[in-house]
Amino acid sequence: MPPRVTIVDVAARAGVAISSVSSALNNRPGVSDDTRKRILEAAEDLGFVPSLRGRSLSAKRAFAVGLVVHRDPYVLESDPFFGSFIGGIETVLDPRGYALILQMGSERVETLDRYRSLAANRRVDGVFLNELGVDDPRIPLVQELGLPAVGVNAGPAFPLPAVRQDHGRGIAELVDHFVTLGHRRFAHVSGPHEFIHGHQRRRAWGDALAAAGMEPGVVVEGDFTYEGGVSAADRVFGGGSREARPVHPTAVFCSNDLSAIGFMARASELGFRVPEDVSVAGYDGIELGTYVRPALTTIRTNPRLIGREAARMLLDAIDACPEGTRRIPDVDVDPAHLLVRSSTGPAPLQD
Amino acid sequence: MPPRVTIVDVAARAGVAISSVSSALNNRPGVSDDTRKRILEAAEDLGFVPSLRGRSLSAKRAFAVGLVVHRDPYVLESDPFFGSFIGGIETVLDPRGYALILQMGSERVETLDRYRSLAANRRVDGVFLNELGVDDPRIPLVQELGLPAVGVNAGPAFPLPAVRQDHGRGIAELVDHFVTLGHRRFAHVSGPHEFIHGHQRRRAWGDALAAAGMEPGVVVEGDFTYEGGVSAADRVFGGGSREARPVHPTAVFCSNDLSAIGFMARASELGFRVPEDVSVAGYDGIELGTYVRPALTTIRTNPRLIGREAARMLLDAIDACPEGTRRIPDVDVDPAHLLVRSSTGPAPLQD
DNA sequence: TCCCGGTACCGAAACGTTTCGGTACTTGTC
DNA sequence: GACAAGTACCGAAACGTTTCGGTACCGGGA
Repeated sequence: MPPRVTIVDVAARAGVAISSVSSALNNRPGVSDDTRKRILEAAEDLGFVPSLRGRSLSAKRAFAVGLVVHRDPYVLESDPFFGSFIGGIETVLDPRGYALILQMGSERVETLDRYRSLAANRRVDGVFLNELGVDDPRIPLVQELGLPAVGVNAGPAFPLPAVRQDHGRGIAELVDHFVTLGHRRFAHVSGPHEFIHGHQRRRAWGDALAAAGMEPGVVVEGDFTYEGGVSAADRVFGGGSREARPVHPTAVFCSNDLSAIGFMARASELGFRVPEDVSVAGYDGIELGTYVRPALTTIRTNPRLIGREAARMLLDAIDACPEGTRRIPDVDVDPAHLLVRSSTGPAPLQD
Repeated sequence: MPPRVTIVDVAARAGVAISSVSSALNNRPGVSDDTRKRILEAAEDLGFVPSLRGRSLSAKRAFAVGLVVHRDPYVLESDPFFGSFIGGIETVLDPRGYALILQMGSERVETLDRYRSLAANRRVDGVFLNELGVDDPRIPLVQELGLPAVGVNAGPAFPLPAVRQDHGRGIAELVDHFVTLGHRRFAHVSGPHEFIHGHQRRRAWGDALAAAGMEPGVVVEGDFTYEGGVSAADRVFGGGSREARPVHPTAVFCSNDLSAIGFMARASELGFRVPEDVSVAGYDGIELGTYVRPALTTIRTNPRLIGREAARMLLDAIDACPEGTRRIPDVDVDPAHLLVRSSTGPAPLQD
């Protein structure tokens, strides 16, 4: 553990004051080309890397941003969103010298405390607000704390900068796909109502059906899990086998892929063939959907892109923060589109 | 954004020097009970929270540790390990005032650079070495950098502190289970050979079979993915249907659950019923395995526990670091055990 | 009475940057 | 040739802690 080489060493080697070294390395004016070159050489020779700690203290910045997820193991484990989302975040953070601090909170309340302590000791300069709920308590919290934040897939009235990927378009495409295939009886397995994105997908589904002149069909509440999809299938089909239910929904939209896969599995067990008897579609576009049989028709989102834009916005918001609260414009990434695979097909001949 | 309350404010309010405040708040001697109480009150009144930045600079510590994962979206997305592993890490880090910095590197080389820059600007005090490969280049790197590190599921000759969960025990239980059910022809879908854990599971499988007096059977290399399990099934069954292969392995051990699930799916397509024609077992114990049909027999690991122990060790190693390189003893968490569900059953009557 | 050890407290340095005000020198203008 | 303006560079303060050496005071022993 050799003692770190500091700006003082560089200054000594170049024969200048440390303030000149700082100016030179940060491309500030007031240093002659000659001196600047000498300083850069000295820094290079010594392998100088500015100390993040020194910079942090002086700049009053942590050079880090925070992401808090629920501790529920199943979230990071099975939600495909986070892996790609974090990957997208990283592509922006790293080149700008920022790092991502990941925290987990088991309970909703504990999650709030995480944000609070992150802000209290100034460990981060800003945070992501993910998996927003309706009336999410984190919103007033970050406002009160004066902590820069961006919302991910926030609702329309969200009072902070946000990045969104439109649900409506892909869902309208799905409804169109279903109707074209002759489907007339629909069902939706929603996400939990307390989450904005579950809420929005459900509404977009209802709107698109209405726009197509269709009956709204049945809606059962799921929870974004495989198991939720399984029990949703039981509810949609009334727990009966295919023979017992000659008239049933023939086109089902599940609010995410995982629940759609669970739904398909249970439907098969009940004797409903997919897609011959019932068409099933999901939402997300996770890898697993390409492997199950039949391969899952879905609406493919782009979490990586969302992460990238969210990170870009957050860093902008942080930069803008001191000089007045300049408002960062919201970003809408390319909407999610329908991806037709094998789990959807023509409506069966019944009625 | 009210100006932060600092130790100076507390000192002023309590009418003492800042050094006394520091001593009082850190439970150091040299402060009378009377004064200490006054200081604590002042700190409380003002809502003082010590600045992490100031402490970092003074203590020459970042109060953060790093975890680098491959950017391959499928890793965080589908590998159940990380979610729980990180959860376990958090339970230790948080109470000790540490935070986790998560980085992603797409390539092996880039991953190395991440470690290097993490160390260069001293963003972290230590790192986890996960998904170790044979002759992993990160080992000499952290040694050269003098960066405290702990290995996760490292090999036996690993030169740094490590936490391990034994593979042998559960795999021996699985072999025993298979043999008791009358199986005599075996196959193994391995992980990539360049990863230590893939390597170890394969060897433990071979050893356990030998110990039971069985033929080693066929081994095909997989890649820990669902798709890898699918193509492994093709290779194990020679791509033929059940009728075309009257003699085939009847008991298959896949090196992780995801590939086992892929294997089962493809086996079904080829006409092999699970478990009537072929028994299949995985490794990990992911949630998905409880939902597929038949539910997957597996060997359940405990990533959360591994994360917890790894974090504990890393913090210990960091604390021990300055005062000589005191060696932290390795930790073996409770071994992984067999969890029998429905994908394994009696050997079919053939021969 | 003198000294000695111990305790409570203080002041200042140190950590490694950035930034700001100031000084010396150069150049241009009348 | 004096003065203003501009440039290159320097020194010191500031960021918020911890730590270390020092001072003042108090009690006890000779």
